[in-house]
Amino acid sequence: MSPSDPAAPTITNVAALAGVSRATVSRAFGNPGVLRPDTVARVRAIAADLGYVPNPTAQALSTGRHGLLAMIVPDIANPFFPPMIGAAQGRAETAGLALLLGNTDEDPAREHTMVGRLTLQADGFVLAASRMSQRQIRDLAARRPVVLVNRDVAGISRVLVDSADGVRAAVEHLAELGHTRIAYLAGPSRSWANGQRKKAVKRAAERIGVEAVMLPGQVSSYEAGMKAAPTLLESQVTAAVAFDDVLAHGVMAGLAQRGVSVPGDISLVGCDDVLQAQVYPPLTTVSAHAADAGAAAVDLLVQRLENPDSPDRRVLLDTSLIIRATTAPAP
Amino acid sequence: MSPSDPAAPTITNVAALAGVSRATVSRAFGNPGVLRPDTVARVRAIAADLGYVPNPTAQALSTGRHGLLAMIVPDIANPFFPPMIGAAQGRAETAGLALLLGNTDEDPAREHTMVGRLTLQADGFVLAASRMSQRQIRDLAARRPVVLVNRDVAGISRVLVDSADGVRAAVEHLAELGHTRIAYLAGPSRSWANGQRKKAVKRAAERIGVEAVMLPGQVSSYEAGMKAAPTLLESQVTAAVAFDDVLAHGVMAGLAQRGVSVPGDISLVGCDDVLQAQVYPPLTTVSAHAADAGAAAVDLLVQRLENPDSPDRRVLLDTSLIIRATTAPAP
DNA sequence: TTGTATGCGTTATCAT
DNA sequence: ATGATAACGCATACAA
Repeated sequence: MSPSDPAAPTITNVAALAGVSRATVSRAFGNPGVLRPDTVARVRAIAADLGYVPNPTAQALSTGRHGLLAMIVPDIANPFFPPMIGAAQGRAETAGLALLLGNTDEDPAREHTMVGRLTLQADGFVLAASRMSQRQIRDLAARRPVVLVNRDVAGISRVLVDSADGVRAAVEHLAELGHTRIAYLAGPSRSWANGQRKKAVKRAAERIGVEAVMLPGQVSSYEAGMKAAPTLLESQVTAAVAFDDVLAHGVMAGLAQRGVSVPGDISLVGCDDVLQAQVYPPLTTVSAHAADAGAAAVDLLVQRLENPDSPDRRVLLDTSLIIRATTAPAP
Repeated sequence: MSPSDPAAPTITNVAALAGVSRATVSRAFGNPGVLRPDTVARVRAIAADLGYVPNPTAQALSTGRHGLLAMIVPDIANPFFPPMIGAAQGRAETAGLALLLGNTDEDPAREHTMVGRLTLQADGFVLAASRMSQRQIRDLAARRPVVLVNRDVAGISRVLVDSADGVRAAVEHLAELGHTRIAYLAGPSRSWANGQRKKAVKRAAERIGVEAVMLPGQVSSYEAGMKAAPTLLESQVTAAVAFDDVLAHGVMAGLAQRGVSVPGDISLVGCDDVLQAQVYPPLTTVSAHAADAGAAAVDLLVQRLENPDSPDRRVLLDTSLIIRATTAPAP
């Protein structure tokens, strides 16, 4: 049975040594206000040199609060997520919470299973770019506080990296450079960001009066980008906006292989700014704020945990175009 | 008090509906062998349509097993770690375990605190590139199973990405290209990998009869690499091995800013192979196997969890040189 | 201000 | 093969 932990002191040990009841020890930590200051001090002192730490599991069983947040991402290998995860973990830590991390490989079923597996242990969920159905998300939200990142479901708190502005600016930028036929290279079809970016390209193109051609896509990876290069060439465009930097980067490589120069022959814009200026040529891209998004999501969640009937919020993080070296006048 | 979870069915509900005792329900899940097959079936059926799931917290309190693994990394933003984390989470999931993730920002104190915070909730720890003292690590290992990644402490299970071979090959490769004075650009001083690589460069240089100059370093980042470029130039070498790809990449940028050509003027070798061929020019580097390391670490941990007195193991993952485009004959 | 008693959901020991 | 029952460590009504 019982503790895998060799001799972890419990509330009972402390109580005995301090000559008080277990309830008093409990209060010395959880509700010191009701105790006489000197009892609090004495109990804590004894607890300290005994090395006593309240057992979170027992607390959880009693209070229903586990001190655990779960964060689910579709692909931790995508450089968009690590900064977000890091920031989220940091904020959680500040709030005294630990972070459970789940990676779904873009698989909605796996995500659903994982969420089920964790519902009884996590106090709340951050679902990043969730691929689950609205229904599944709502079901979860009925049982635990949920904050979405880059997924827009009414009635549920969410933080959205709003790339509309940035993408529009990108299209305008390309138009000003004389491009009249611009492609959008899609990412994962279930991705909210993909939908938003696609639409933004389409709209901006319409408004400005340039032609937009939508190229299909499934995953975001360097390899996928390389493979997309021929398709892009066939589409006869002189410029393209890619779903994200990783994809854009792959495309650049694929184009280079075929002797096509960027930005000489084709201009390219990425999204998310995860590569900074770290590739050559430095990629023109639409900024994101992945870390901010992660932090904001956890803050929202913590707030909701502290005040269960605080209303759901929809926070938008805006973006802008960062012009570097992969865009140039149309040939 | 009690469950934050609205109406989660418990073992008691199932027992009542099935007309059996709670003990029987428990056994239907945890020890079905001792029950009559038809009772197992009946109980499970009822549990299923009630939506009953055993409460892990209660299980943990009773058995001491939480179903949680903790993984601590120094810097999740470093591309070396995400694949490792992803693999670790995957293996854990397969074993029915969830993963707690901690990011320490290379801060030993923060790591220690975090570990303390989690000892009572996690069944075991994977400490990746731990910055804690041997003593602290041993203390933890006395309370919970621990597996180290890229940290070599006797008596504690560890998986080491052994870059000695790869680095030696790199130095030989450079020597063959005619380089006679080679720099090693250090990374974090507390990093085991850094120590190993430094030593490997030194030894290989000695053996081959070329000169090795050790350049100081603290952190591994693109920016740090850029800043290291002048130092590298002053050192009068024609080739360098950098602590990792991120650093090497920064150096390339810094060199480029100063009009120094890679590999024309200076040859450069990275470590870890996290950039694949994704930068220009593609980086010659020493392979690592971050994902394998993460998977192996979790496997070791799981094994140890299942058989508490299995001996500690020291698994070595070997590396090799991947020649791409940043190395060339000495000018 | 502090103590007593009970419950949280499960596993495990001991009966039957 | 199954049932009673006592832990597991803590929080909280209720008493005092």
